[in-house]
Amino acid sequence: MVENNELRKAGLKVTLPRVKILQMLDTADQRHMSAEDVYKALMDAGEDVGLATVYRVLTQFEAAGLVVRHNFDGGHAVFELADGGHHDHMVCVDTGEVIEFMDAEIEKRQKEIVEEHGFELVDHNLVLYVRKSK
Amino acid sequence: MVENNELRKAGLKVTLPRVKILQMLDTADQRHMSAEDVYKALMDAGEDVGLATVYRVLTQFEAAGLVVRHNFDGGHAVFELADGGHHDHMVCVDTGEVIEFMDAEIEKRQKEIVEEHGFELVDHNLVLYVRKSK
DNA sequence: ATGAATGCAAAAACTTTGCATGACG
DNA sequence: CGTCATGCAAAGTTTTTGCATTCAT
Repeated sequence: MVENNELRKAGLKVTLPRVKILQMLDTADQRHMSAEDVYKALMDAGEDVGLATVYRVLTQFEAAGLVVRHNFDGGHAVFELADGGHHDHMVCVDTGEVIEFMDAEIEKRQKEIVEEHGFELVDHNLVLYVRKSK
Repeated sequence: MVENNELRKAGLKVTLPRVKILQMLDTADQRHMSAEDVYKALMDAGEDVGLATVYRVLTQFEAAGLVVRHNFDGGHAVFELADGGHHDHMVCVDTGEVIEFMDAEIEKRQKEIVEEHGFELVDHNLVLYVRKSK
């Protein structure tokens, strides 16, 4: 069971809720899920996990680098599995569809700009809101 | 009084709360203020405006294009006067300091990437989280 | 066994809304 | 004057927290 090692490597005790949540993030159709999404999906799957636990576990996963939290527009955060590589997001304002992309040039410029200002880049957040061109 | 014309041009009735809030956004030290920030600043200035009104007015201002709403990290939205030109933000994770910047190359690449995917760019949100380099 | 994790319910933080009163044009 | 805006308090959302119980090692 791959999930258990992931958890152990992250220094987290292997508990049923944690395993279930990690599996859910891995196997769900949507790659970007809110805490509520995960909670409902677990309920639908017959798993009995508290919403508070979902929030707590997702926050721990984030701290451990297992998932990434995004604050797209609209009150709630969404989480996605940290499948290795970094990428940014395109969100279709009509359909809500989320597309991932990565552009070396943008990444490079960000670093340069920050350094020109006497800082170092810790993290960044880029979301392009788009619409299907007709 | 410049503010009154701004309001009228935006199709908003010129009321005391609206004028005061617009002035506050214009004259406050911080360029990026949350609803709560604006509310407190008004209270400190002896102006008696309800918090609900601040929220309502800021939302109207956003719809009218007078201000821009940002969802930086951490639960609350911040508003900034839409002083014409577009720009992105750098936020210092240690001090909370906000620096504005604009990079033509990044802007151009965004457009290109979106078009390569068959979309058109509606809006975007770029925040660089930085730390003073030592 | 023992310390950490969970579930529940309560609270916290932020924002919106209903409704009676008051202000703008 | 009629209508729209405001203030207050109540309700809504999303997320966090306290505490007794349960679970993993």
